[in-house]
Amino acid sequence: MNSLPRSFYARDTIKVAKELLGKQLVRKIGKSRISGIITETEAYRHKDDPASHAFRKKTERTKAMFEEVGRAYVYFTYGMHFCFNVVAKDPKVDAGAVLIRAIHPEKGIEIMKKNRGKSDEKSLTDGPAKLTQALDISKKQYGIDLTRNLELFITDGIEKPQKIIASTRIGVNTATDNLWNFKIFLNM
DNA sequence: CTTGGGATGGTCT
DNA sequence: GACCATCCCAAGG
Repeated sequence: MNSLPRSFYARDTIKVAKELLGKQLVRKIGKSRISGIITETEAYRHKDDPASHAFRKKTERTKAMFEEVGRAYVYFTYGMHFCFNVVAKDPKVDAGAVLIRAIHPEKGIEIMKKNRGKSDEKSLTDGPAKLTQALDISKKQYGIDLTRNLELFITDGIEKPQKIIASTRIGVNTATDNLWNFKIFLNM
């Protein structure tokens, strides 16, 4: 299983957000491996998107959104949580990223439970801050390259999902006409 | 099952 | 000095 190529991320952020659904997110920690299928994403763009961290200007915190696609943008929020994004944007645009909001756990479930301090499998990775906790993602992963099969990367997962649900983005109160939250339901 | 409040700190105004 | 792309638990139906 090889990582998705850089070119996958060098397209419109919304298109990438949709196509990331059903892909596999892999986290390697030492000899162990954690993985899951991406089930919910959100697109955040640039000047046309007031809800985006990149809307105002490039800062120390948000600089990753303006830099190379296919890398991680991790930020800290609500005083206790990290959120994991993948930088993705059309080459014509200056900034953009896809927030990974939820995954369906596959491998390494015991490690995730340990990292979370919880044993309820249903709620291991069904929120943006939960999945970073389960996969042990923090500021240390800021800017790392997701196309190189190293500690964190994304590969092909399941077949292309049939039905994608588009909604308004969670916790965002501007640009509510933009249905840029995307999710799938795995039939299992 | 749903609801409400508390925890907690980096970042920008 | 307020804002947040949040989560968790306890309490109430």
